[in-house]
Amino acid sequence: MTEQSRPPKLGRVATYAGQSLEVLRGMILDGTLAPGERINEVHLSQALGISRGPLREAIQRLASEGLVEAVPHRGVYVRSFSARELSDLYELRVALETHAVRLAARYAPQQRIDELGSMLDETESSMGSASGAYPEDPDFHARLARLAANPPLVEALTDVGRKIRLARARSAHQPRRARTALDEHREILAALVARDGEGAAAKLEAHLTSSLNNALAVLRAAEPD
Amino acid sequence: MTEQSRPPKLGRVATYAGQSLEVLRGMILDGTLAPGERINEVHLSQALGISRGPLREAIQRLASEGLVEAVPHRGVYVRSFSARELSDLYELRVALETHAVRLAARYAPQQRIDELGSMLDETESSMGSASGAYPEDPDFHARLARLAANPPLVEALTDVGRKIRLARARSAHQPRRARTALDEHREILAALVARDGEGAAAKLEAHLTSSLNNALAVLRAAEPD
DNA sequence: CTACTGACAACTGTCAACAGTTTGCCGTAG
DNA sequence: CTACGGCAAACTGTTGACAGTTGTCAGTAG
Repeated sequence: MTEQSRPPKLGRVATYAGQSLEVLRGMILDGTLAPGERINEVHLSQALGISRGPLREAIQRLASEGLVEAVPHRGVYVRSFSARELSDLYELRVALETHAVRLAARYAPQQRIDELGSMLDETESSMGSASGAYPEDPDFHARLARLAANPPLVEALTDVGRKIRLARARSAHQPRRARTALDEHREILAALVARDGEGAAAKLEAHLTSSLNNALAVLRAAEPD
Repeated sequence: MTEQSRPPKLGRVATYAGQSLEVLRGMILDGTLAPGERINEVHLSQALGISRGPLREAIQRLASEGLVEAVPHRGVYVRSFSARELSDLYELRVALETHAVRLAARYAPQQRIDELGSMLDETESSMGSASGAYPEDPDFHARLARLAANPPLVEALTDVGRKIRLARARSAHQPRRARTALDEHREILAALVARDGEGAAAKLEAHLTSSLNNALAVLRAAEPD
């Protein structure tokens, strides 16, 4: 692990297990650890510069999050998702996120909604310069969820969001899709500003459905199976 | 602990960490470990007859499930929920479960629905004899969820269900409520048999809302704050 | 009597070593 | 050439000990 000579006081987690969890999650979500790949505890612990104890604790949490699959006495594997499972995950996400947006339309303070709008502006302006490889900005969906002011709901959504991100790890997001996604985000936000929960939910569902179809297309193109 | 010489039928855990997880979850959900209580690793590991390693792994998973809260260098505590949090959890559960029942109304095979009905009959007959202390039979809701044929959705619902069960650990379920709950279950099922997804969802939401109100009433009676 | 300081006790975080299981390899028999 | 059996390497599961932190409490100064 990065050996920083920083004084041991700084706010965040001061524990190897906690740091390993975040590092590992990052490695899985950015593809450093590929789906289906087996995780060797000894190698990985050495690579991280820690012992197996904290590493195993981090792995347990990843298993609980559904990002890895632990088979007793046999090893842990980075989870890989089928097309069907990806569809199921999107189905779940639609249910959660449409509910969130309905709540947001009813209860979210105006200011928070406006912030979302200015965030979209920033996204658009930075999109022209930073070419390619632009993630479908999960920030929008995360912030949207938070407007529902229901922590368990937000948590459930981040969980399913991570799995989806892993499930479509292979399909690099095309910038073309990012453009249309931005437009769709704008529509959702417009309905939200008008406090039209049903309308926002409908737009959101359409947005997610097209996102799923895009992912499925890319996925089938990669693996014609 | 239990040593079964069964062939590896995708079966049970043969590891202390896995067993501890289930034991601990049980102890938390049945109140042996009370909400807010601190968990001492040394004492607990000795009580379970294992060392701290596997116990800590189990605790990590419980933390990920939201049943305990781990504060670095300070200890882990059994999670306790406020009335607001309980409401949030129910809100989430409504969103998930109504979605599940809509899916079930559309796709579930007739046979599976009928099985649910006969299960309700069994519940009713066993209700007369087994007096008192009857749980609000989470089986019905769990099976209902499974009809949606969406594993991630089922998983999310069991997660929420566990938290709710912990949140209302104090409020012992009265048999009076169990009776009306059974009737409401029957109504939901009737709508499901008629393939009326919207109707079933409405009945379900009403059912859950009354369940929440009951829980809140008991909770406030116990702790008038 | 109150506020501060210093040390002690208890507990969590981490490590290195041990033990049991799985897996792959190699030789042998059919 | 294939199937089988057993041995060995590799790896996971578990343990006990060590290190660092937190919280407490007596003792003292104000």
